[in-house]
Amino acid sequence: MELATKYNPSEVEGKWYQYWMDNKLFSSKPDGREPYTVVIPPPNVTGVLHMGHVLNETIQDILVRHARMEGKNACWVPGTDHASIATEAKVVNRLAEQGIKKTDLTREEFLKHAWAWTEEHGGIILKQLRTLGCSCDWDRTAFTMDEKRSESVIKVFCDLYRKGLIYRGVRMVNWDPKALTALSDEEVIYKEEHTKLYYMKYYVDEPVGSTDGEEPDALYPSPEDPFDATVKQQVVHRDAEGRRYAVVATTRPETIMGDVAVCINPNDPKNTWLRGKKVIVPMKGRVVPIIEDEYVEIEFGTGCLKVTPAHDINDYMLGEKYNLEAIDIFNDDATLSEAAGMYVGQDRFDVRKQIAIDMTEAGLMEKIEDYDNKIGCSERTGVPIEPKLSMQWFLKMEHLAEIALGPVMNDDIQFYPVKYKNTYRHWLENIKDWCISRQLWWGHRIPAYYLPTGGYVVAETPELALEEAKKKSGNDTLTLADLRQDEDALDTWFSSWLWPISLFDGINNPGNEEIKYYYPTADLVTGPDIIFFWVARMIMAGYEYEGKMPFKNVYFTGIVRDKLGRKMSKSLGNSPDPLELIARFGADGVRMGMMLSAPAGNDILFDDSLCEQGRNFNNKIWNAFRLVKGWNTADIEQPETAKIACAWFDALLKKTQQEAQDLFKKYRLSEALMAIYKLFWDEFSSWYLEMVKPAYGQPIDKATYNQTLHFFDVLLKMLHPFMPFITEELWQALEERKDGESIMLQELHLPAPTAAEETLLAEIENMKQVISGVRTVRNQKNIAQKELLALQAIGENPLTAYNCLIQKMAFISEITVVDTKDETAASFLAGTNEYAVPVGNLIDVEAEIKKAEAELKHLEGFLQGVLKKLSNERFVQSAPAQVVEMERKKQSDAESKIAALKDSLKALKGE
RNA sequence: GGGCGAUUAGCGCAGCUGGUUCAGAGCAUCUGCCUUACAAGCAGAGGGUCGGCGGUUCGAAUCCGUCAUCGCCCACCA
Repeated sequence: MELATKYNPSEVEGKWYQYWMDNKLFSSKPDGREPYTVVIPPPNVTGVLHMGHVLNETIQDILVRHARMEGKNACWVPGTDHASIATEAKVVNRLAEQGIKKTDLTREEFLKHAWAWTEEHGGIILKQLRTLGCSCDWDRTAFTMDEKRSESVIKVFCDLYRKGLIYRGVRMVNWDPKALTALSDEEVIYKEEHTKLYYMKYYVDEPVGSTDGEEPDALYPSPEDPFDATVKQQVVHRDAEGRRYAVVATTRPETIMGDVAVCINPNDPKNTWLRGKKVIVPMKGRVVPIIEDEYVEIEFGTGCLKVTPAHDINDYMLGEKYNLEAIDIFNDDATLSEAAGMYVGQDRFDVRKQIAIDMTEAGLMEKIEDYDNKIGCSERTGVPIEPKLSMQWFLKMEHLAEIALGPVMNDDIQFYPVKYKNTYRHWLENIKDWCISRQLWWGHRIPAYYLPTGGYVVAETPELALEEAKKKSGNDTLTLADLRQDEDALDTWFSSWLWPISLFDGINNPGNEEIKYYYPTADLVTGPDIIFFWVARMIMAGYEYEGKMPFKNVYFTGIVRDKLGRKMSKSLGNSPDPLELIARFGADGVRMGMMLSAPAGNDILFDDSLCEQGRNFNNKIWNAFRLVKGWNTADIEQPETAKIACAWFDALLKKTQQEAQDLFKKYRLSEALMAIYKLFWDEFSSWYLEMVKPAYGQPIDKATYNQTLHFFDVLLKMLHPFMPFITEELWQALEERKDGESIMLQELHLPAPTAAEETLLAEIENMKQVISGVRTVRNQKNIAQKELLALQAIGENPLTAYNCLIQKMAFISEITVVDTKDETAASFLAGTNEYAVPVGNLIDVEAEIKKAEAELKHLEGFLQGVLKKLSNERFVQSAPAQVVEMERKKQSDAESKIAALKDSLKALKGE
């Protein structure tokens, strides 16, 4: 068989994926084996694969393939999320491009467009996952809005409603004026922005020249004076005509039309003169009371806060407390409404600019200063949130938080890395009710039905709702047409939180065979950014509906950044297209590139060169395979060198496999991969294969050949979870395979190395030092690799048993034990023993002396440190015996090395 | 404003409950090699006062305090 010197992934990847599919190797059915279940974090149905997915899905695939090869019944369930607000926004945009406004459509018409869009773009991402090699059970592909999942969502809504956990009410919610919907607190992200702080004059409603309430030491700042909020005495503002006014600082002057009070802190000496007075809202002319509450920050602005209960959550609370009217001056799209009475129909930000100008002209603006502010914005549309009073549906969280906290805190559910336990606890302990209604059409419609006479019922179907309605109203003549279903849809996460249950139909069909078998799932792999949105809520739903955790372990990945540490984003253009990377480096190369630096929870700085390393490794494996398959066997005796090499590598495989398994258990996948990488590249390719390699053109003995094939087989299995394609390709080519056989189903269990094998491993490490020592000498003396050299062991040679290997690997003619080395020999230490290579006139005695002296100095310093420790009685007394013993060993090792060096120096100096 | 985490070689990281010659591997760098598996390679080599300061200890990269820088999360200073 002739094989190219370079591995070509594109030729094999598609072939093997198809093979796996054709043979249904990813499919899982409940059976007697231990289940290993993973549910995919469902990507947005209309999304496309980005680097974050590549990281996330690669990790899942590695875990799933690894579990499968451990003999578990691995089941990885794929699916997509309807992503209510994101998808609806995309559909609205697309319609807008066609000149269609959402408001011109009926709900049904709009949904038709949305489904069309979903079918057109839906599932692209799932196809892309196949390119990456993901071993999902595709027959189980689900969608958060498919029939079963929808039914589950509605059922759960009704159930929670009946349990009294869901309620409807008017509350201040986060309003997205672009998407025209309420959002949950979690969907608001705060952005730092440079804004202005406007200081506005609120004249006191009193006769000109009043002095009521003023104290003798009151300050009268002129408009030019700086405002000092820390002043501890009364500050009275008065204009040229003698009229007094309060100064109110705000970042949102456009909301003054909704002002219903001005609030001061009762402990603020600056503003005591305002007590009990009324002030006039500038421009608007409305007279509003001064109220007092300690909520107001004395040192912020002027200590006067305008109160607009309809447009600020805190003002809303003040409004509740002091029974103030809430005047909503905005339309849903954040233009000013009739209620504002001014600037009607204009956008909030235009009004902000305009009103500042108008007030300045009217002399009502005291000053404007720059101010850095944090603005709450919609996670989806990016526009600033408008706090808004509206009727919404809420889920009470107290009970759910309670059942979800314990299992994580006591590690029934393990977080990797553990630091997220804190984050989790903090959120649950300060949780607020979840606003679950969205003013959207794309999603699960809330199953609440309003009666013509007022009131509503909640039920799974319209028919059941009708029955309920009849009962509730006592009116038997009601028909379906009399009921009006709530217009709102549910928050997307209200369906995703059921995902681990609903995928196995555990809500609709409790206790069915699948849910009993696959639930709880094993591992969840996701980003920490959705710990509240999704992870926490799945845990709540898991305990509420299954009485059990939804997953045993949560692996939080980091964020994929570019090599400069910036988040990958479309606008920066720094996000590589995964498919293009796969085309360039192969899926295995990309997977490896991703994994090489992806410890749990740490952000990874991604660079193409990582994939290059992955690709190079593929090539290395490929070429090792070419070498081995190129050998011809013959009925010859196994050389001693090969015997040792085989025994050694066998032991090394066991040891490394054990290490890798341990790392897997700790979810340290990149370290496991690195261990196997070094095993293959350094130990297998650079050492083992060179040890057993027959001379050019010569055949290899059968025992060694078969052993080598066996090693290769084991190595491929160890690598398979990380690099599924090349390992399948080579495993299939390693020997004849039956149709339908696959490496992905092979189990790999190796025993731990025995004590004798451990010794062998240590001795071979020493032997390698000798070989490297000789090579270094060659390098330094410029001696060709293939020029035969002699080797002298000084005093003794503890590695006699491996002489044959040293000779082969280091190109040594003979190894002799001598008392003193040649004068013209270059020496080195291996372990505690000295070796020397006679190099004739190539020796630079001066340099050798220098080198030896430097080493001697270092060793003597080291020995001194050890001796100091050992002569310290407190150390000898208090340190564990083992540690003291170790120090003694260090001492004797150092002493023997020093002795060897001194001898060698003597020889060099001709003494 | 509160909390959490980080800071170790040029880069991205490992170093678990202090003690294995502990200061590590990978990539990059440098030197020499197109040696018939692989130049996407082979053989060697160099490189760090473990962020600063102070403390605990026989002993500190590791524990404690503090400062500095960075990151993340939470929070009702408009």
